[in-house]
Amino acid sequence: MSLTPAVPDGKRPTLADVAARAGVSTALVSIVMRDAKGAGAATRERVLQAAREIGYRPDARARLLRSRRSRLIGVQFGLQHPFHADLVEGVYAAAEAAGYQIALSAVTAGRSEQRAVETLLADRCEALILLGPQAPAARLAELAGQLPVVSVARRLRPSGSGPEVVRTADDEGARQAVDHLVGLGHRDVVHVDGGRAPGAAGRRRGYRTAMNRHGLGAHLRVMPGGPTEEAGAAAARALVTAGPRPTAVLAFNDRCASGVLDVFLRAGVAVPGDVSVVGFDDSRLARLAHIGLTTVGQDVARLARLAVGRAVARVEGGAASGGTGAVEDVVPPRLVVRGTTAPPR
Amino acid sequence: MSLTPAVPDGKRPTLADVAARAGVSTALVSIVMRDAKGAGAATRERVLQAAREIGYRPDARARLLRSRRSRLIGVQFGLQHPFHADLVEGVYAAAEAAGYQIALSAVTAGRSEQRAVETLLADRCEALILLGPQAPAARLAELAGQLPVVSVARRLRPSGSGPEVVRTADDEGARQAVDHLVGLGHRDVVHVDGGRAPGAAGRRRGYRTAMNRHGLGAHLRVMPGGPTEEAGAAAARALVTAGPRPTAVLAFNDRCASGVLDVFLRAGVAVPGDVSVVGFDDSRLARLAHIGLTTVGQDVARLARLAVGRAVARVEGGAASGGTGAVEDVVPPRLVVRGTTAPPR
DNA sequence: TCTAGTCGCTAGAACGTTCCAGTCATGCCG
DNA sequence: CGGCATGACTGGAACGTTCTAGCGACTAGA
Repeated sequence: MSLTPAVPDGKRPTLADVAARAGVSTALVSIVMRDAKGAGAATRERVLQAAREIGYRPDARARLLRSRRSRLIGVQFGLQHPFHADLVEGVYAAAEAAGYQIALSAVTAGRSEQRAVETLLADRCEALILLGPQAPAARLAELAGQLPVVSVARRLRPSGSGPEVVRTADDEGARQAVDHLVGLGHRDVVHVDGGRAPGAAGRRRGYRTAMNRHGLGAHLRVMPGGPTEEAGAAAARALVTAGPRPTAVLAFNDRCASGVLDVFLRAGVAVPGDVSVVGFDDSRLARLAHIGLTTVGQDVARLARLAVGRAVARVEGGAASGGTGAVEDVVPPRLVVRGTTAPPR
Repeated sequence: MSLTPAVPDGKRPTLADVAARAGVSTALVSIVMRDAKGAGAATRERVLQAAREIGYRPDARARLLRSRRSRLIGVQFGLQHPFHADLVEGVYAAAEAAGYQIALSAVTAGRSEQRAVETLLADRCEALILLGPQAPAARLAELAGQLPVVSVARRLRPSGSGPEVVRTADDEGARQAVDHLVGLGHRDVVHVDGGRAPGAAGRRRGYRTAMNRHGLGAHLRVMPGGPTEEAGAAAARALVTAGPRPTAVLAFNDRCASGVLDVFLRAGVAVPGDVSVVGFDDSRLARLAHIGLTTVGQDVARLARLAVGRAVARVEGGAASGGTGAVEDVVPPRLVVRGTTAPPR
């Protein structure tokens, strides 16, 4: 009673092995394994039994090679970015529901986007989903000429031939945050921005227009930041040591907000007593009970579903659907009020 | 001058297309693409030129199907675990150096380890590297019977047939931390443990033996914790509200320590003034300038290198090398002293 | 001049699967 | 009983590579 595959030599069992054992043709085994119609109930059971006995496992490569469709979607993501992790999780779920497989390719310090995409292409993906891609727009457009490409969280100039885009309405999110703060009575609201990070421009714009709309143009103040804790901490240090302290801070994202929070706490600046802080993303970080960050939530599940949906539609609709309708899905954000915001002193 | 592939129908170009264009056989094109010897310099250039012109890109699936070797290592990792992200980064680098490819398969809330492993097996990986696997030892042993398996950061009873193990000396790390704290003059050192998380048992043991060795058995105190910020925060709250406050806390890992830090800061407990805090992992979190956590560093790059090395050795050495030598690599940790530890008041 | 070795290249058979076109019963309708 | 769907099943050709022979033409040593 061994659990190791019962095939003479060390090779892994194939369709032919199962077929031989069940006394049928390989074609029929293939039918059974794919759960396709064309096999009788009794034979089906017999084949499955044989497959189980010798520990047969279909070879994904061979399957993909033969069938025209690969039903494979390549996903490029930043390994160190928690927000991407959330997105990938959603993409897995959405793809599974649509009957597609996912091939992951990570971008790290030592592995460029270029390389990540190349491996995905070599794997015969039918479509690519790029999470927060940093590559030049021209490169992305070229890629989109070869296969359906969906850019998530990176805004691109809409064009008929370029990648499709799925993103959160960053400006709208920043507006909601500002409205919330102003509604609480704040006037000195500072924005620690995200620099060149995807989405940063939109959030900056949203902050500006919202402040102006409230007649607070004179209080406009954008501090250079970034998408990391360090960036937030640096900005907060500048606020603590120099310059007049605002009554509220809108950070580029949750990690940035976390850096701000930490420096404030260390400097004895009470949150939300002395200063209110708002983040962006509603990442796991923000939800942690002991942080309880007020933040602008992105609907990650929906972004993922839309991205997969667009990719699948393009793949199944062929090139024809490339030109139809909007090439951009914009998902509305939702302010999540937690414990880091309150009326000013 | 179009950038789209110059093949009549919409199909992606193959070896045959390149061969036709260059006026040679497909076998020769294969040789050239693989950079193998057996082709003249002039022809080589001509073939490459042709390939470039029609935008040829080798098909990884077909290649893998045909060649006996796949040179593919499957990696299972926890999508939400930053420490795994660091490891994966190292694994990518090590694998590349060894001439192997990596196939990633993530474990998430909605995607079990079982499923992750299944897709890797279907992809014909030659070996599996599992990061902090939670599956029962029996299941891992069964898997190891089918192909080389390396478990990283999860300790397993050494056996000739089970998975190989690469891990940090968790007990030794805890010991270093305790030595450091005791050396500073601390006696009331509490350990917030990791519960059932991989490595937790070793760190608990190291803490206990180190305390005893220093004659501080009476001060032994292990609080139930876990690998997340919430767990650390919960333990810290208990320390702040009830019971005598220790002068130092050794947390299971950096995330846990971060939760402890946050609660302490909020409660007005100065770190390291009132209490010293030590983490574990030396993750990006600990290195952040504004946190500056004293922590026990795991040599991630080395763990990754060893894991890949073991996998490759088993693959290339065949089953023969399965029985030889140790089946466990234990990497020594290194205490990284930063700003969260100081002599007690 | 004969061998033997190297070099550049090609034909054709794998690899493990799916797809297509059938074959052979069987059942049903008129 | 003829005709003709319908369903179960099979043979064999793909899919895009790599691998094993082996071929012809040189070179070089004896």
